[in-house]
Amino acid sequence: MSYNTKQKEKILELISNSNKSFTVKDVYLSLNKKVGLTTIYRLVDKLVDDGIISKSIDSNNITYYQYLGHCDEDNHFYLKCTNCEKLIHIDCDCINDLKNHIFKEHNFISNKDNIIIEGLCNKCNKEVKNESNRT
Amino acid sequence: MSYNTKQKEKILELISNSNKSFTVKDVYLSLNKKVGLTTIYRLVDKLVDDGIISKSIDSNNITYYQYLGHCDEDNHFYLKCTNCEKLIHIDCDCINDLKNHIFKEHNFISNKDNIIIEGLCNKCNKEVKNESNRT
DNA sequence: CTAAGTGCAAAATGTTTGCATACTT
DNA sequence: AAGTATGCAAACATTTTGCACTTAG
Repeated sequence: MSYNTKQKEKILELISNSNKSFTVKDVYLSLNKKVGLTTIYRLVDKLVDDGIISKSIDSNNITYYQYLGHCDEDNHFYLKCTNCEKLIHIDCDCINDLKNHIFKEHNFISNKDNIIIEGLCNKCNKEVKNESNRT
Repeated sequence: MSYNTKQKEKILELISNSNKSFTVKDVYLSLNKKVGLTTIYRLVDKLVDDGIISKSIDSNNITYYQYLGHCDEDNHFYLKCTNCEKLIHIDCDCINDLKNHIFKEHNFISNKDNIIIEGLCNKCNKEVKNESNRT
């Protein structure tokens, strides 16, 4: 099975309390190198396999992880702000409406339960607007 | 500016004619090592920056690219079959409906023009069904 | 002729593995 | 006591960089 350890606890506490994406190095440094890199890699890999966190890579080849948690609701999806990096959880049937439409009209089954839509959150959108007004 | 070369042509022809995801190594081998790895890395990086192809990473740390092309339509989005790897282009207002809803009801601007929804295409779905019927 | 692109070899980086030790149950 | 987890150092794979050379405009 699986044992509970101080290391796992520390890592999980850290990442589950952040709604921003993070790197393995981030975790390593945030924990003041008290937990080995190898351990972080191993746990993070497992969490990705379990669907608890997502994994992505940017154009500079930096691998980012994002804590999602488990979503039990079938109308759950995520909004990810590309500016402040925040992940927003949404429970709304609008995503089911889309899935149904895609199934009926486009013959495609959207079975992934972690749809992430990127864009700008309200706060960041306002900031961007204000900045462009200052011309 | 930018020069046209045989190498770029070869790479572009190869990847733009595939609707499946690929690795740098795939391209290298498909071109029979006639084009250097470095060149492929450089072009592919540029294409990602230009939004022509997308980049992702799987749990085994393999980096995949996917040719998207440029979508001029504002109601364009993609369906990606996780079984056969095919990318399907869709032009349908259903995605605008969702974006509008998200903006009005959830105060979030979905400005990303390459929304990719994963799932099973019609063909693969039928195959999966047939397999599970054989019990 | 100049600017841009190529590809090798070397360097750098990120990630995984083997193994002895330590911890959980 | 048995099974699992840890963390170091080494191994590994992938990606980037420096540089001499080639090619496109």
